[in-house]
Parts: sequence; structure tokens; C-alpha cells
Amino acid sequence: MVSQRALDVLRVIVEDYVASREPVGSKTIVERHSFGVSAATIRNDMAALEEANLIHAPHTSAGRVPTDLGYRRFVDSLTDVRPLTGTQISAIQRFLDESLDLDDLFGRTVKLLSNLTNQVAMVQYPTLSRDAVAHVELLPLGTHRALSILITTSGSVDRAVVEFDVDIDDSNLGSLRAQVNSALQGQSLGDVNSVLTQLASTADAKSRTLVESLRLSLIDQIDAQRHDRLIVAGTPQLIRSEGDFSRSLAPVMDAIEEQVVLLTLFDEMRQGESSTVRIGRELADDLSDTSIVSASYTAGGGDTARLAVLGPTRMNYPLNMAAVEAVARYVSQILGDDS
Amino acid sequence: MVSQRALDVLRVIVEDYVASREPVGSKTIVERHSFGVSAATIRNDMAALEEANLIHAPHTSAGRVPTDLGYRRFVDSLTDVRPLTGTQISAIQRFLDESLDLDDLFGRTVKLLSNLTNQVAMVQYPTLSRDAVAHVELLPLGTHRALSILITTSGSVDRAVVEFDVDIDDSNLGSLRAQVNSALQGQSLGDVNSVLTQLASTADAKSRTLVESLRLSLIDQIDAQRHDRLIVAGTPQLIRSEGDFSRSLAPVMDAIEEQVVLLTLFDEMRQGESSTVRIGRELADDLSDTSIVSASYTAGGGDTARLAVLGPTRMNYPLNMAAVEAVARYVSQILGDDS
DNA sequence: AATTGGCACTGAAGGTTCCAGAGTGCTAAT
DNA sequence: ATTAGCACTCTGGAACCTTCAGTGCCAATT
Repeated sequence: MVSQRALDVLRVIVEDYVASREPVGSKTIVERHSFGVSAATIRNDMAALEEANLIHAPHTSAGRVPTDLGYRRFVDSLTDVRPLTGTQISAIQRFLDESLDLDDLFGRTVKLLSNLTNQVAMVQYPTLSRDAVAHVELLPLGTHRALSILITTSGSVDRAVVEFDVDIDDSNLGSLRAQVNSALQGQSLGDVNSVLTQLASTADAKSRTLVESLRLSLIDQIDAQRHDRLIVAGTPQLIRSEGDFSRSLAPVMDAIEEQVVLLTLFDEMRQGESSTVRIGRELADDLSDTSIVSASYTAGGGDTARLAVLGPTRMNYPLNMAAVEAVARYVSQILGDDS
Repeated sequence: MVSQRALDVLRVIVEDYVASREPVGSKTIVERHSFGVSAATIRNDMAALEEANLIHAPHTSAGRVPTDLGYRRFVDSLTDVRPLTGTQISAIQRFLDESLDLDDLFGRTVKLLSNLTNQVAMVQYPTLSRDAVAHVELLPLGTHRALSILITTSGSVDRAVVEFDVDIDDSNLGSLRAQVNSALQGQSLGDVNSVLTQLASTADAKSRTLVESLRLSLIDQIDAQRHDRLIVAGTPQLIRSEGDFSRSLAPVMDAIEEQVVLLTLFDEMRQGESSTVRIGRELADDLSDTSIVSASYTAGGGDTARLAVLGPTRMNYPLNMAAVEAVARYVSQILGDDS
């Protein structure tokens, strides 16, 4: 049975361990915190916590260290997120308000978040599902291929190569571009397929195969245009907290460079509540000493994506959660302004 | 005095040390290489090399390790760069040929280079002075701002936010888009400024201020789209060779993340010959254990930029030089094709 | 003059032992 | 339920030793 006091003990273990990187013993606890009970009592509580797999002793005669589960319990028990100080908030605002465009905003956001937390920071590009087609550009690539560039009303841009069955020249391509644009402009991404099918059926034989090829390529592109980019800053911070990783940092850096694991993770989280913490093994087996604190932001028009910080499980969760949430809120606000 | 044989000794010291990470002693040298002289003679040569500051003993009774200067001498004495194998070459070609556009090509290039060398790889974006405008898209953002998207014939895409002094609506924007596109299509990026100035002067008063705002934004955009970006891959490799860095990896990762130091370095090198190696302190004081092997490539139209690998001074220079040069040559070739 | 064998010397790396200290678990008393 | 007391365990560091690779130098050799 884990008493209320035992949970308080867990809390100070997490806090002290995060602050000092030293396993925390019963004696230090009674010295530094006024529990009004003796060390032996604390020891009993610690035995219960260990029983419940919330803490763990590196060796027989050392203090205790929180387990992943212990951190989880700690995080879940944080009801009121201590907000950032006023000066911090206004610094955030001043810094982000100067952004020139989306890329710049996100670039600033990750830098900011990384500085605030001393961790690796990431921003996921938003999906813009309500988006409509603004323009389709076609550029020739040799005799039977073209580069198609799809621009949406939210300003996202995506490219793909289209393979045509037949040879094409500039005038083919020009007329295809004109036809397709007049048909698609203003149509929502979801309707692209039907509109182009329609267009193909009414066009003459020659155009038809071109439109068909383009249609297939575009719907692939729209499908693929998920939250598929991540902007990252602060990787050097990882080195600075290297001591907190029992194994090598390499798998962590691999995950950051590959992005795909992290992106699918974000997708999983998207269903959940706005702010989420993933701890150690909850992430993946080879990210055992790693935690991610993330929050979602809205990019005008109800589309959401996530921003996050990543660091060792031994991180300052309250601070990181507060920072991530404050930044997410403010980014949403900026993006809402001009949507 | 450093005899010819002493230089041969330097060569095998570098090679063996790179291969084994162990300081190299006189005995191992005579065992593994047929110098036809005794260990004592090698020791005399090593004394001369140490005198000339080309090698250095970590402690009194250990083998020798090359100094920065030693690596430099070694690299300078490599006359014939051993080319990559035929299968490697054709793998490079196959892999790069599949690229969709510039970004994709560079993305593939860094990955490839990083895999080939097991080091961090970087590609610097080229200036594309001969690039021409394919399309300018304008999307409304509120009442007095728009997102402009510039697509060039090389397939690069760049966004910026334009601030207008006056309120705009969809029809304003539509006519602006039409005017600007018909004026700019096919014009080289260098000419955008003059063409738009021209356009502004002939347009009616209302359009004029819009065109002017857009012009300022576009030239900023084109300016910014110079060699100011670095695409990086393989940072995890750094961890894997952590043992080769005497101090922390943090300054190295900082340099990679900041980019600016590396970019100015590339600019310095640009004047020099095509292939360049910078070793340890030659780079910067806080990159003492780091070397960079780089080569320049041409991006159609005579514009050049650099690609490089970065790793510990204890790296396989011949391999890295060969890889960097082969990739640079092939990237140039691809970019030449469609210029 | 260059090369070589011989040899004493050096310093690092690794192993052993020992000690101190922190922290625990258990038990019996409150 | 809490506590004091105590025996026990394990780590980390210090001190010490041995081994060994490798050196520098010297006198002998070619």
C-alpha cells in the first residue's frame, strides 16, 4: 500500500534527484525536508515505493532513484503547472513577434524553447487539412517527366515528380497547367481526386492520359503531406546531459535525425489531451533514458500540430511543461491572428 | 633534419593510428611494415619527427600520435587520390539520379556522403544566379499581408510574408499575381529587381504600391537565398567517434548547429583550390580535434558551393577526400544537366 | 656517418587490498 | 504506526604493487 506520505516522499526524491543527480537517501530527506518523522519511517515508505516499482536502488547501499513509473506518477500528480515569470513571458512574446514567416517563426520557436529548457526542442509542421489548392505549377524534367508543385491556400508547398506515359513538350505542359489550375483553384484538397477524374472524362484523348497521370501523383502528394517535418534545435544540449544516459547517446541522436519515429509518436499523441509527457520506455525501447514533453498548438483553421522538448528522463518536468505550454499557447496566438 | 625514410615513418604512423586508435611504437612499425631497418633506427627517425613537431608522445613511454602538423604533412603528401571502386561510383549515381528536386538531391547527397565516410556530412546551398522565375504565388493573410511563394525553374521554392501599406482583397491580389507573373516568368533572379521597378513605374497608382511592396520582399528573399544554408546529416556519427575528441563534443555540435562559423569557413575556402582539408587548430581554437574535408561543386551556370565531411582529426583522409571529390563531381554533373 | 643491439628507465594500466561512509533492512521497544 | 538501534552491504577512493610497452642513450658495428 502506498500511503499519501509515501507519495510526498516520491515527490521529494524526484525533485532532489533531478537537482543533484545523486541517488537520494532517507537521511538526506529528513534533513532537507520537514516531514516530522524519522528516517526509519521514511525508509518504510521507500520500501513501499520500491515495492510499487516507483523507485529503485542502483545498489544495495545507495539512495533511491525514480523509475520511469515513478516519474510518471510524479508528473501525473502535478496539478497546477507553475507558470513562467512575467519577464519570461514578455521575452517570449517579443522574440516571436519579430518573425517574418512560418519558417522563421518555427526557427525562432525551437531556439527559444531550447534556451528556456536547456533541452533539445522540436516543432512539428502543421497539417493544413482544411486547405484548398491555390496553384499547381508544372516544370518539365526531360521528355516524359515533370516536377509538380502544389501550393495550398495556407501557404504550404509540396513537390513531386510526375511520370507521363507519353512524351510531352512545353506546350502540352502549358495547356495541362492551365486546365488543371482552372479546375482546381479554390477546391479543397479532399476534392482534388473527384475534380480531376471529372476533368479527365471530359477532356480529349491526348489530354486525358496527362491529367490522369497528374491526378495520381497529386493524390499521392496530398496523402503524403502529413505532419512530415520537424524543426530541431539544441542537439548540443544532449552532450551536456550525457551523464544522464546510461547507454550511448547514439540511438537518441538517430531518432532525432531520422525524425520518423518522433513524427509517428506525435501522431499518436495528437488524439490525446493538449499536453503530454512521455517517459523513458513509454517512448521506445531504445530511448530508455529519454523523455519528451510536448504540447499541441493550433495553426489557424483548427489544424493542430505539436511542439516538444526532448531530454533525459532526469529532467525538470515542471519547468519544461510550463515552457512548452507557454510557447505553444503563444505560437497558436500568432498563427491565429492571420489565419 | 627529416629524412625521406622519416616521412615514410610518419605515413605509417598516421595510417596505423587511424586504423587502431593506439599510439604507434617503433616495434610495431618494424613488425608490420618492411622497412628493412631495426627498431632503433626507426626510433631515431621518430626523434627527428618529434623535433619537427610532426608527432607527439602522449606520455614518456607510449607510442606516438600525429600532431595536427603531422596530419597536414601526410595529407599534403597524398598525390594520387585513390578513387572509389566502380561499384561505389555506380551506387552513388543510381542513388542521386533518383532525386526529385534540389532539396531532395541535397538531402540525398548528405546522407550518402555520411554513409560513405561515417562522418558528419554537409552541403552548402549554391547561389543560383542563373536560376529564373517559374511562378510567383500570392496568398492572402489578413487584410494587409500576403504570403508570397517564389518558385524557380530549378525547382526551389521559397516563402516570405509581404506587408502591404494598404488594404488588399482577393481581386487586388489576383490582378497583382497576374501582372507580376506575366512580367517575371522566365526572368533570371538577378533581373527581378529591375523588371519589377519597370513594372511599378508603368502601373497605375494603386497597383504601384503593391508591386513595390512585393518587389522589396522578393529581392530580400532572393538575397537571403544565397549560400546561407547548410544541410547536415550524420550527427550521430560524432557520438560514435567521441573517444577521438579529448575535450567535449559540445563545441563541435555548437558549430554545426550555428552554421555561421562553418559557412564563413567555406567562403574562405572558396577562393582556394577545389579540394581542401582543414585540420584541427587550422579551423578554430575550440575545434582542436576536428577536421573538415571539403570540395566544391558547380551548380550549373558557374555558381559554386561546397560540400564537406567533418570528423575527428584522426580520420581516414584518403577515403574521405576520395568520397567528397567523387560526390562533388557527380553532383556538379547532375546540376549541369538541367542548367 | 648511419645503423644496431643492449640496457636502464619511465609512466600508464590494471589488479589487489583496505578503509570509510552512506544507506539499507530488520527487530524490538514505544 | 513509529522509532531507535544495530548489523550488514556495497561503492568509491586511496595506496600499493606489478607488468609491460616503449623510450633514450651509448657503445659497438658496418
